[in-house]
Amino acid sequence: MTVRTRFAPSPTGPLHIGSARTALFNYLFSRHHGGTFLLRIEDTDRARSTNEYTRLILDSLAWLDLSPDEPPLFQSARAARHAEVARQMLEAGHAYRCYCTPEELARMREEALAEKRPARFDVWRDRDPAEAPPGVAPAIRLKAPREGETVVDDLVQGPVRVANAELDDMIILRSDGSPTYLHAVVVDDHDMGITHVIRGTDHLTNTFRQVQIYHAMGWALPRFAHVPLIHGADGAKLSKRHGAQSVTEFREQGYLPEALCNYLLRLGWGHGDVEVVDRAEAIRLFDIDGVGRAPARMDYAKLTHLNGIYLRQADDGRLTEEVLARLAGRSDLVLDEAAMRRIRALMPGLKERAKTLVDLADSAAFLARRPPLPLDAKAAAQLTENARAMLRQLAPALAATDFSAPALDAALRRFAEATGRKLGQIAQPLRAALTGSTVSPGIDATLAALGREESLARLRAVTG
RNA sequence: GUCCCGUUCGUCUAGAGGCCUAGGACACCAGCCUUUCACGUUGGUAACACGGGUUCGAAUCCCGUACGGGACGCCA
Repeated sequence: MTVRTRFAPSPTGPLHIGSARTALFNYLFSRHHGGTFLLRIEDTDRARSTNEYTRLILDSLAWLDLSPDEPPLFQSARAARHAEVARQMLEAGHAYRCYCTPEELARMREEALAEKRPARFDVWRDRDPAEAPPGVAPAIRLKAPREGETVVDDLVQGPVRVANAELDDMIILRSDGSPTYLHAVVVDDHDMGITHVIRGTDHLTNTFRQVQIYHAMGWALPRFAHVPLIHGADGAKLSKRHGAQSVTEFREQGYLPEALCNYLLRLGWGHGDVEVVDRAEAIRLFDIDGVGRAPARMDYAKLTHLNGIYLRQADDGRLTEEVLARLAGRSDLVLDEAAMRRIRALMPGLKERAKTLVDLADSAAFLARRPPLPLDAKAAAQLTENARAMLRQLAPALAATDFSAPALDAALRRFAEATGRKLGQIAQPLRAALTGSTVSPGIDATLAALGREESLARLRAVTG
């Protein structure tokens, strides 16, 4: 059997980080088994679904390199098919028309709650349709079995069973003829030939009733795998106050897609001691049996650490592009040819020190400034009268080199020895003058990246 | 409230009855490296929720309790 999985977001918001992980698991599972990964946009809630969100979700998936193997299927386009299946169930006696009004249902729900019993809503189950009130359009309800139990043999949670007496007759077709989500999902998964339904545990209890639809239609069940949800640091459902929660936000905050995927993979999935797993390795190692059963908490610090690892491995040209894009809007910088060249030249040293693209862009900004540079407090403290005098003396020694990093390093060491100073006593004031701060890549590499003209200009700006 | 599920260092996890004096990673602390900051490196603090069983032996199996999460919509 060829594995077919699907990711099925509803376009009512940006792609949530938990959904992204569900997409990743579906993707990895299908790839691991040589199968197909599909996308279905669940836009049956016409009021809340928008094309903008659909596009945003597609963008986020592409950014994460989790694009589906086929164009997405829009659930809204299949309403006729959903209604057809509901009609078949009606004819076969597996469903019935319900003439209850929303008000009546709300009252029944309250009464059931007050009496501490599950709500039923099955007043029309065996009632003669001839008694139907005039002018009321009926909804169609599943005629669920009352005896026995329904079992979901879940790939993650194991066999999960519930007594059928606990389950109500859910609505499969609304009174306006549109399908409910629970019903549409079953019909679509069946028609799409989905073999493995991998989704969040918030759908686990719904699965019982969906299984009853499969049974009613005589369809083969797919395998289900319900993966735990992602929580915030306090164990509660991930929400705004925990920090970033949509893929879009993580992207803005300077995380690399490969780092985010690696982090998400390790959240709720383990394989021995592996921590840093690239895509190819993930496809090779991933399987459902490695997925844990307990919800996991989002750990932004660990994500940031992982991001630093991927940042250091990333291509310098790519990172330069990212940095330029982030610096583009800043009015205090001059992003001319020379500045871009400097950023590209110093990238190996810059990326070594950054954890996110935001850090990286910040640390590169000094390369795109014009002297005189603004000095931060620590840098200003470095540039004492003595230090400025020392820099005035140092400038010719630097100017005499070819401005390659090794030559500059050698010149600095000679100068240190000749003037009886430690290297740090020279490097720090020099760094302050060159960068406006006390933190930067190696001073030789920084000088080389700035180039002879710019470096000497920056020195003149502080030595007068 | 009812039903379903879960519980190993602060966090993510390894662990399939003896290999566990419970391993790795992040975070944290200390040392080393050093031209600043990072990186790297060495070491350290730190966990089997609790109570009963089963067994020669349990983090691993069973039952309770506590705590946590999810579901109970003509939302998805």
